[in-house]
Amino acid sequence: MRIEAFLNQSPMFCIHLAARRFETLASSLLGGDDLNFLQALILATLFFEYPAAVKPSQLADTFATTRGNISHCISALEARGLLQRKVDPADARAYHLALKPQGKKTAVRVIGALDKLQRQFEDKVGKLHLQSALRTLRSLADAPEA
Amino acid sequence: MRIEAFLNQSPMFCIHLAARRFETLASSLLGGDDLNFLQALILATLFFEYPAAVKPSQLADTFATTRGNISHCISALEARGLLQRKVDPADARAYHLALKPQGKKTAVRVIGALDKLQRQFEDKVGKLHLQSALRTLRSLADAPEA
DNA sequence: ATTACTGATTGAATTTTTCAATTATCTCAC
DNA sequence: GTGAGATAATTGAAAAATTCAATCAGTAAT
Repeated sequence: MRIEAFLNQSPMFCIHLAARRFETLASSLLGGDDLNFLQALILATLFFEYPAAVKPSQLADTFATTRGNISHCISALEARGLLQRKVDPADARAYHLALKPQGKKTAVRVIGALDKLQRQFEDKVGKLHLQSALRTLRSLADAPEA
Repeated sequence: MRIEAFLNQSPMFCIHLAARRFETLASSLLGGDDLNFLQALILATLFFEYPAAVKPSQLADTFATTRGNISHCISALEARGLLQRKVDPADARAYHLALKPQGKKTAVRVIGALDKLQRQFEDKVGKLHLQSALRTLRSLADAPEA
C-alpha cells in the first residue's frame, strides 16, 4: 500500500488535514476582524444565546477547551470593547458575558462568514452529503471515550 | 436559533471540534513514543513509500504545512535516531529521507495505532458512514480555493 | 560566468493552549 | 454561624506547534 491509500482512509489524518485547511480559510474570513476561531465562536454564542446568560465555564465545555483558554480569549475580546463581564447576581464567583454594540456587529459578520462558508461547502459536495458527514463527525467527537 | 443548532450544522465548527478531540486521542495513542501527529505521519509515510525516495518538500505538500515546519520535525526525528537525511545524488540541495531500524519499529507502532483507531470509529458509526464522511471531507479539503 | 531560481535549513517570533497556583465565593454539615 | 471542602474564574508562566524571513548551497539557463 502507498501512503496515499493509507491516509485517505485514516479518520485522524483526513480530519487533521481538513481542520488545517479550514483554519487557513477561517483566518481569511475572520482576519478582517482580527479574531481567532475560538474568539469568533464566543461572539457567535453570545449573539445566539442572547438574552440568556452565558458563563465562561459553559463556553469551555461547549468548545472542549480549558477555562484558562476561555479566560484569555474573553480578556482579549473585552480589552477590544467587544463584550463585557458582569458579575452573576446569583453567584459572585461567576460572570455573565454580554456583547457590547461593537461586539454585536462583529458577531453578525462572523455568523455571516460561517454561513457563507457553509453554503460554499454545500454547493461543492451537496447539502445532504455535507450534513451526513457532519453528523458522523459529531457522533465520533461527542463520545471521545471509545 | 440557539447556538447548538448553529454549531451542529457549521462545517468549520464540527471539524474544529472533531480535530480537537482527536488530537487528545492521538496524544494518548502516540504519547508512548513521544511523537506529535506530524512526526507520526512522517514516519508512516517513509514506511509505506519505502524503498521510494521521499523528500522534505513532498512531505510539506502532502501535509499542507511549511517546509520550515517539516524541517523542524525531521530534525527532531533524526536527533532521536529514527531517520536519516541522505543527500539526493541527483540534486545536492535535496535530501532523501530514510527510516533507521528504530524508526521502522516506531512507524509500525504508529500505523497500528492509527489502524486501531480507525476500526474503533468504524465500529461506532459504521464503516460505510465513516468512509463516506471521509470522502466528503477530502473533497472539501482538497480544493481549498472555493 | 552571471543571473535567477529552487530545496532546504535556521532561529527568532508568534500564536495558541495548557498548567498550576491563587482568589473569591459558595455549600453544607455540624 | 463557623469551618472544611468544593467550585468559578483568573493569572502568568511555560510549553508546543507553526510561521516567517533570512540564508546557504546548488542548479539551470542564457
